[in-house]
Amino acid sequence: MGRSPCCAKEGLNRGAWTATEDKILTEYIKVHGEGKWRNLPKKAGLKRCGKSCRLRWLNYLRPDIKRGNITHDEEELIIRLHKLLGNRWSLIAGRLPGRTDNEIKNYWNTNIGKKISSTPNHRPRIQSEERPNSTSISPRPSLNNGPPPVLHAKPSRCTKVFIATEPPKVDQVIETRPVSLGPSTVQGLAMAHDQKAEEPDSSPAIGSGNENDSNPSDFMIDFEMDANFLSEFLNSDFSQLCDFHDGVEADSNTNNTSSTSQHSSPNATEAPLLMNEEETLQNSNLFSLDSFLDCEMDWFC
DNA sequence: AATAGAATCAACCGCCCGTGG
DNA sequence: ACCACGGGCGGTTGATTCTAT
Repeated sequence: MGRSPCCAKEGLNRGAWTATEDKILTEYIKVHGEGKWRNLPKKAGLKRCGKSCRLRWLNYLRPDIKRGNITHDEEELIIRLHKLLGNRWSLIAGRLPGRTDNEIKNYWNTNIGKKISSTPNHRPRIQSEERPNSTSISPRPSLNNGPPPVLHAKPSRCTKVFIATEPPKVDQVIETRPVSLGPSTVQGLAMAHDQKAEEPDSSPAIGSGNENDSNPSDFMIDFEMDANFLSEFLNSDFSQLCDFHDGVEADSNTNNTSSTSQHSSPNATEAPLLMNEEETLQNSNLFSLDSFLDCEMDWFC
């Protein structure tokens, strides 16, 4: 491949794993558990690089790996998550139980990527050198002007928030102290979102998908968001956001986030913004998360 | 049946980050 | 503050399989 090896590989096996190697690795991890990959090959008696062992285990030998083709639901979810996260395959894989980042990455490159690139409004893949070093949510150029920007959830703290309903003025730039982004922050942003949406005289709601929303400065957040936050956000706060969206402050006393009845809207016709993810998993129904992403991607953008 | 080209996917790569000394 | 190390990540490669001619 033209690259210098990352570590000494003299005498190490390369290429496809044999059944024997798989068995040795599996047995070793069963007994000793994961981790210490660098020492693992020596201890297990494998002539493999530690990284190779880790990859083989994570992508192929792990017992919870889901085999078989990507389902239609999974594909839709991948597309939506990719819109939201970009090429953060591990994060995307984290939302698809049993699927690995490598599998999703391959699937994207061989299937979805082609589908999308064959459509007129496709966005070219972001090359590594083009990727921003810090997280930012770029202002949406125009809702009619191609897909929304990708949110790169890499860095770790909020440094600046800028929300404006008019074209930007200097004094509308709100410099904030760095804050950790957590559930309350999400809720706060959601609150800002909803309040803004409810103001009759305000410009179109944040990410409302309004076709007239040509002002890219309407909602700009320049903050850094780490994977933990996103994971927290995607994992555990659906109920809060859901309650909040229903106009009911999430009851801090209700530790029963699994209580799905709390999330039902009083108005049966008003679907909650978010569904409880437990419901999603229990029902193996990915559409709940889909609906969440439908709403939240617009909101993010 | 043979061959070339396309498609697929496991494996490898370098880079980066978090952690502990 | 600095450094070394382990581990994780996304990008890329190449062997294998599939399909068209």
